[in-house]
Amino acid sequence: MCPRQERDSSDEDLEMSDTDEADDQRYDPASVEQKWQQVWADLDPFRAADDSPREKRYALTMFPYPSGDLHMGHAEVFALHDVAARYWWLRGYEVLNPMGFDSFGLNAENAAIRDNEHPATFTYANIAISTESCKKFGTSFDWSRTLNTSDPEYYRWTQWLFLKFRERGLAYRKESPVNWCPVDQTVLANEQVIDGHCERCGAEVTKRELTQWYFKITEYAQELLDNLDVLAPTWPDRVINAQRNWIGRSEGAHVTFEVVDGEPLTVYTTRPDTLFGATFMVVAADAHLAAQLVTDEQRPAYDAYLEEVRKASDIERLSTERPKTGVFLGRYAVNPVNGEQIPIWAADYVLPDYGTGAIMAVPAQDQRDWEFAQKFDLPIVRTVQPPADWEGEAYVGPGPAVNSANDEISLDGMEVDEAKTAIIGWLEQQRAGTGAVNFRLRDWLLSRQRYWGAPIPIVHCAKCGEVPVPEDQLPVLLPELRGADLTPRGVSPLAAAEDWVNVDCPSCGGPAKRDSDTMDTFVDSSWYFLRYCSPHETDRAFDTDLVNAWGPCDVYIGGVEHAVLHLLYARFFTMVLNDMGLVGFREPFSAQLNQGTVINEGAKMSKSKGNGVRLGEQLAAFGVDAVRLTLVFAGPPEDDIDWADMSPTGSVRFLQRAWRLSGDVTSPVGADASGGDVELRRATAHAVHEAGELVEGFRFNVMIARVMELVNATRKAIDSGCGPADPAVREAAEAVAIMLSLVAPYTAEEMWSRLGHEPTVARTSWPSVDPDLLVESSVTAVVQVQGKVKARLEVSPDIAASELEALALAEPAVARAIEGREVRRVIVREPSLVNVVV
RNA sequence: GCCGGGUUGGUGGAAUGGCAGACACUGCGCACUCAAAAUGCGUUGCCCUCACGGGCGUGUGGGUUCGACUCCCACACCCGGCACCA
Repeated sequence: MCPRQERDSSDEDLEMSDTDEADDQRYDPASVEQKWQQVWADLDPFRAADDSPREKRYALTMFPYPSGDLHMGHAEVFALHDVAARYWWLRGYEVLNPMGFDSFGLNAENAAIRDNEHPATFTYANIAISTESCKKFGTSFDWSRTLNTSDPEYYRWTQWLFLKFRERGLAYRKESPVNWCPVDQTVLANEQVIDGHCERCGAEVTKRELTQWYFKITEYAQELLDNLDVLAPTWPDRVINAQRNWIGRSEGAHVTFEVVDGEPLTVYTTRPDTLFGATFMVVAADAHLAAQLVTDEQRPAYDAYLEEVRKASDIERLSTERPKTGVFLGRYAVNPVNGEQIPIWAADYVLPDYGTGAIMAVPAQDQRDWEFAQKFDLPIVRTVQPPADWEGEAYVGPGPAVNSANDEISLDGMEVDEAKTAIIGWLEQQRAGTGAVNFRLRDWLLSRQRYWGAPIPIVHCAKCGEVPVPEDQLPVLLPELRGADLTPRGVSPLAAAEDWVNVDCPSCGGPAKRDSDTMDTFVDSSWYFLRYCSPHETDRAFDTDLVNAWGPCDVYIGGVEHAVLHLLYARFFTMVLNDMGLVGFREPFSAQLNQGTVINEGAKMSKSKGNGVRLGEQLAAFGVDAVRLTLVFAGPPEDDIDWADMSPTGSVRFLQRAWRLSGDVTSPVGADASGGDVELRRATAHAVHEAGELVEGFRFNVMIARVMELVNATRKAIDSGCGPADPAVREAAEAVAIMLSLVAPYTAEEMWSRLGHEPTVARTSWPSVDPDLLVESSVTAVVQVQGKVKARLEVSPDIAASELEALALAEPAVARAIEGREVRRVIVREPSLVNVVV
């Protein structure tokens, strides 16, 4: 009979009623949660001290948009994030772990229009609810540093940063065709257009010619790309890859073609080696260049074509299946290598805002040009020799150059790379071209024609032009508008607020108008992690010394949907702020982790599918700790979690099992474990050691498995081993409580208290490990024959190779397996393996 | 089309050159119970065998190695990024 059963039955016999006995074997999450929330509120254990002598760590989670209460997705990120943050506290770091809200944006604005309210009403109500839920969820955020991007104290500095960027020439206005969402009635950045649809509302995006504000992110394209190599080891592959593809660097050349009776035309090409095969030119139909080049004779045809192009949606235009269209502009360019006059066409397969908006067409080596040449009967000259069995059209593979010589230079016979170098050299010599690099990345369009955002702090004066609002007049506060005032009309609602928009020019004092656009909310979120370091600063955006003390963020956890948007913008901001001397580093996030999505029954949760899982219901049913544990134990953090495959009841069971250990310990607080049961002490030491390494590698699910193993080992020790009084049992139970506090703070706190300690377990220390206990007294050696396991031996870890070999060969199973065969070789990897080759 | 990642039991997942399936979930069996719940114990990759034991097995096909889930080559499928970007 095991000791535990004895104890339980005697307790019951003596004094306990049925309910008391039940209380002793399980705890009620709801009442425990309430109790500890109060204790934590009083102790405030996670307030980050700027002046702490401890080494600093910065744990950051992408701050949420306050669209309502928290959902399963938030729960997952917070649970994962909390493991790292709490671990660092236990390892003796001073941890900055702030939380705030990305509280400008269209959701609140649309809700305000619907309910005839002010967006702030909706926003701040949701912030209050979410904050409360966050606290109940047991997160270790430092709420003394919270911020909302819609607070004037915050957006004042968003505006200030805009002005600083403008001073440096990094914020500018230009007129160009922009992405327009007809439903949200606002322009969109390229990053917000997904397959021709609005990222937010799904409407088909159209083009409009508008004057808009841009950030010159392209100036940093090369560094944004280069630094990805440095970040690659600590950032997820898919984010690195997505950013590389988005930046889209290519190498080639600019080549200038003289134009008969016109200004010279420069094109960008990645294949300058094929220049001898350029048989015509194509200019983007909707580029100003095309309108300049077209001859009077061809103008009617061009105008008609342009009309057609403008009507086509982006969706149509993006299709590669679409037949080529175009119109001859009536003008000829001169190919610099052979002096041939080649026609200049306009077409919509050339984009106005990439490269120079014009190309040299080499149909023999480019499929698009091939199709165009076929359709309009233009000549095709091969300049790369395709393989003998080539049956395709344009040939883009490797091969020797042909038909590529003039009096001064011959590329014939050269392979592609060699030919590129040679022709660029020649072009540079002739001053007809130069090697060039191009990026797919475009400048960041930041103006939005909506209300609920930070107003752009510029005044437009007929006399003085663009005038920045003087810094001492910041913030430019939003006018009080609500309900129907906010209805989208194609211009910003701010433009209609007469009292607000009409101002005296700060420069000349004459009548002027405020810029009525607001900033993209991605501007707000590009610097919030810096503000957290000194959130109450009133005379500057942030304290540079504190930013440098805390930053860069040691880990940034969030959704992969921000792989190119927010993460690229925040990197750009940091580089600019570093150039301004305001930040001491160039990359804001040293390590990054993307959590997966919580789905249900194989599909994304949605109202229409009716497969939504409500966080509140799960928490009520299983308790906060069990839900957190389930989310963290489900698998690697970056994998999706199908809630239907999970077992929160299994988590409840485990937590109760762990908690029960704390009630079984009978040795006093502070009992010296050194004389305790060695086997259990080894198990504890291993679990603690491995759990630490696993947390550092973000392998939280495996860390929990190690804690489960320790709970199982401790249970066994109590019931059928050394018994509950052995100090090793206390040591193990305390280690379980501490490690469990990373995931299940309430259960851990209960355990810690029942083990006789004062709160809080979250601010005690990670258990120390005696290295001697990590050394095994014996190991299991595996004996293989032909790589197949035939026997296992318990041997000393420092066994000699010869001894191990002799023991292995003496095994009956081994002898049987090699019987009648010649032993050719014996591989010995003492102390764990012997492989006999026959 | 180009770039990146992946594919392991009934399920989620462990193992990154040395015992495949840790830890869980589910299922099955047992104990406790009048019964159920809860809890505990055992068992749970597939096939052959009463059993002892043996064979097979990490998407597919090859290769390297004494030894491969792990490294290399090719292919299939799934997921993600880019895409008329010259």
